[in-house]
Amino acid sequence: MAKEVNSREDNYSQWYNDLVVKANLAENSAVRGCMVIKPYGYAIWEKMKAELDRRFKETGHENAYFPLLIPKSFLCKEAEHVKGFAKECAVVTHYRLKVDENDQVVVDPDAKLEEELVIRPTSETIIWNTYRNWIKSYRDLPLLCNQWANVVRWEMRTRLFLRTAEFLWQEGHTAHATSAEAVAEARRMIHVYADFARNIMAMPVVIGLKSEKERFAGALDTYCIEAMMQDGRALQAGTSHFLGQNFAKAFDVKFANREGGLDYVWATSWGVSTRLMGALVMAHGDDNGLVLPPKLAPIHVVMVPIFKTDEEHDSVISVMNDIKDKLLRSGLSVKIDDRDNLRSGFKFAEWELKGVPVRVAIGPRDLKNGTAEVFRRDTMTKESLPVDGLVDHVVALMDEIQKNIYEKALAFRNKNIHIVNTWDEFKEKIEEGGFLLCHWDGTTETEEKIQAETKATIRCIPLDSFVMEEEGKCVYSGRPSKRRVIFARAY
RNA sequence: CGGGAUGUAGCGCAGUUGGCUAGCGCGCUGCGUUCGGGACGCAGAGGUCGGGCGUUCGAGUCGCCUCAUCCCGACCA
Repeated sequence: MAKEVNSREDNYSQWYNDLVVKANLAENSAVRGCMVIKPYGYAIWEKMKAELDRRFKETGHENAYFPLLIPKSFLCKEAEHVKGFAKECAVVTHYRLKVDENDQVVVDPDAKLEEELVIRPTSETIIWNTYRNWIKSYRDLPLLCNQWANVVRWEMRTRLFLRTAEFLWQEGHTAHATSAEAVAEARRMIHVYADFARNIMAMPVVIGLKSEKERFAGALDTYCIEAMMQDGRALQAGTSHFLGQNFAKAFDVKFANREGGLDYVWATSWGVSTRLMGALVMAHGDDNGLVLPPKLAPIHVVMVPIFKTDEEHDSVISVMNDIKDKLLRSGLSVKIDDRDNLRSGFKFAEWELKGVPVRVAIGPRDLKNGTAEVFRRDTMTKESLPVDGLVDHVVALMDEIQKNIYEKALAFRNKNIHIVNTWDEFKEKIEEGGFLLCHWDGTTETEEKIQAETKATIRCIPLDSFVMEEEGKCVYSGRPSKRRVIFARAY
């Protein structure tokens, strides 16, 4: 009998189970919403990191590391920035514990910090405080650094991968001599993210610009990539900010230009996080569990032996080892599931739940016929193939699956993008989920009213696809508009 | 922080108007039979019922307090 698997509408958490769990901290602990990423989940994250890191290096960036703890005063130097993050900061106030007269371990009141330290919610401030010492001349620019780190944002409500109190991410921080160069950098990096999402995660995204309301605290412009999950909600998958001279002014970072004058440095920052793991799950998962794109799958091929006797087992395993060696040499990662206490049907279901792209099953019947059963996770189909040529077939399958997963997600997204012209239509369509392309008068006031009435927000002003620059009337206020923007309910 | 709900074995749950030794399914351990789509039998292990105080001869059950979790708001990547 098949084990019950939650339907898509039900809850994504079932699919997460192999990847991540809520941290089981001490009883009565107020720390909420931290996650433990399991080895299988972390393996996917490491593959993401490797792909992203390679792209960062290719675009001239270097990795560095800055402190976890930020003096409160640093955070306060950029007014907009601190306004945006103040409400969600974890603060360190003491540096020592002690054992009191009752043998209880307590915070030592004598060890109160003169100035509180904030656990980084993002690192602009501490990095720009450091950059002041690194940048003296135009010859020091551009400065292109990236940091892989964890950050803490004390959110009211958390959700595994999408909004945890602590999450892993990368944050790029660059410094430039001119505004144009910084803008080009911010735009370049959002394209790096889009390329990663599309070609590695097999997830379609729209590149766009955030409205003023959704902009990063302290940025002049925020570029983003927006993806659509299978329930029709939008997920911001990555952001890249043009920070202008805001942080340079806040931290007094000036450089001597070619003419001998002093200018403030122009900045960008950009980041993606373990939220991408959530995106991966929700973009591709189906009722049988995860569906991993081959380029991120920790295991490309799982081999399940089918046997009754020890002799059958040994000969099946020997054929499998041979195939495994060849697959490994082709660059695929392979696992032979040799557990003897589980039936094959159970193993099938389990590896499907984990989203392994291809399964190869071999039993006595195959041994006789020189065949193997090849199953692909994305289509849930299987075929019997001769062992000769199997390796080439499986290697080719990886590209096919990668492509198919993307196209499936793309078809879904395009089916759920609607052009909307009237407010009644808007209210009706937003209930169905998906992206709504409509005119907007450009004011925060209208945006807020629309959000209050429908929970929908402007996901972005599209820049690379669904760009619709045309005269029109705001769907809400009726005032003139020059282009359509994307509204959706978001995670 | 407002509104609602829930805390009983690793997970999911039952537990009646308070009653004696706290149950069930999955999982786990051992043995045997099975093995081409989530097997079955038998025998086991596993709980201070979220925590505290109270009512009572007696509390998983009733009351108060507290902590945590989940859902809906506000906030957010």
